[in-house]
Amino acid sequence: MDDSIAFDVFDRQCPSRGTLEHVTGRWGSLTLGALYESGSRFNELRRRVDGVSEKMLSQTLHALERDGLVHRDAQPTNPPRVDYELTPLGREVAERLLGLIRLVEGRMPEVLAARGRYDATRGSERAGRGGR
Amino acid sequence: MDDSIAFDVFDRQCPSRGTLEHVTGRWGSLTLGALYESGSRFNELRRRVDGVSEKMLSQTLHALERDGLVHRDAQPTNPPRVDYELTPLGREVAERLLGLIRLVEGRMPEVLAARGRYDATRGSERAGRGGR
DNA sequence: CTGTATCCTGCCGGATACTG
DNA sequence: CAGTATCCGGCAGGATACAG
Repeated sequence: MDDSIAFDVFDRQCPSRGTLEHVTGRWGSLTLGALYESGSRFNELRRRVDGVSEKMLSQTLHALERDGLVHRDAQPTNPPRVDYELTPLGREVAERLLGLIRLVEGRMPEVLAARGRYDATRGSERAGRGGR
Repeated sequence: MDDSIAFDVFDRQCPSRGTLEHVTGRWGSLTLGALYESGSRFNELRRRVDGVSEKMLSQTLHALERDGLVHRDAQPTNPPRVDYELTPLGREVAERLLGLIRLVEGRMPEVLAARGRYDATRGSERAGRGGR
């Protein structure tokens, strides 16, 4: 039988689109990347993912936990201690993500050069937003 | 010698962060994914990337072109014809991206199952936004 | 067909305060 | 420490109209 066609992220109706956005989103990718290198506690993560607010980190972690990519281990001690770590699926996703991140980081000289050329051509008209 | 430390996406000051966001962003990832399978013209892309508006597609393409990931080939014919295709660097990025996309699509059953469990536990309190 | 310009709204996400 | 609750400004991004 055919259970195919399955999930297509190019279809805006498909739930995979939402998950992809959780994973590739602004904070999702960095959070997964940070967790890949070592399981962490909340404020540890907050420090590694430079610039994230408490609110967004919390929100991001919940979304990733819900999608089964992150496991949350809360210990009812005092003071409370909570450890976050990737699930097996989360690891697989994070590996791809890290590959992408390393690639981008490694090729930034090329990117920067391309930007220079583009901006020179267009007399510094803006296209997309600069770079944050 | 040491030109190291180089680019670190975890640092919010680093320009690589901006590029990563162009690449993984809501429309960036889908646009690169669509372009990987075949160079396309504007409205062709618009159809493949279900849900994108003219404005956002245009904006996304410009950002990717500026970063040197997409090449724009405009022919001054009438009616005008413009072809977009990935640069070599763009291809490398898109490959990783596609790998990630395929992985997510293929594992959606697990993701959906995890969501079900999560929502059951939390009595349907919302965490992150559902899925869009 | 391939875009750009303009308007407008929703919601992303930062700041702050508070709880266990 | 580990979060949640609330407020609210800015901008992402959709709709529409227009241009080459």
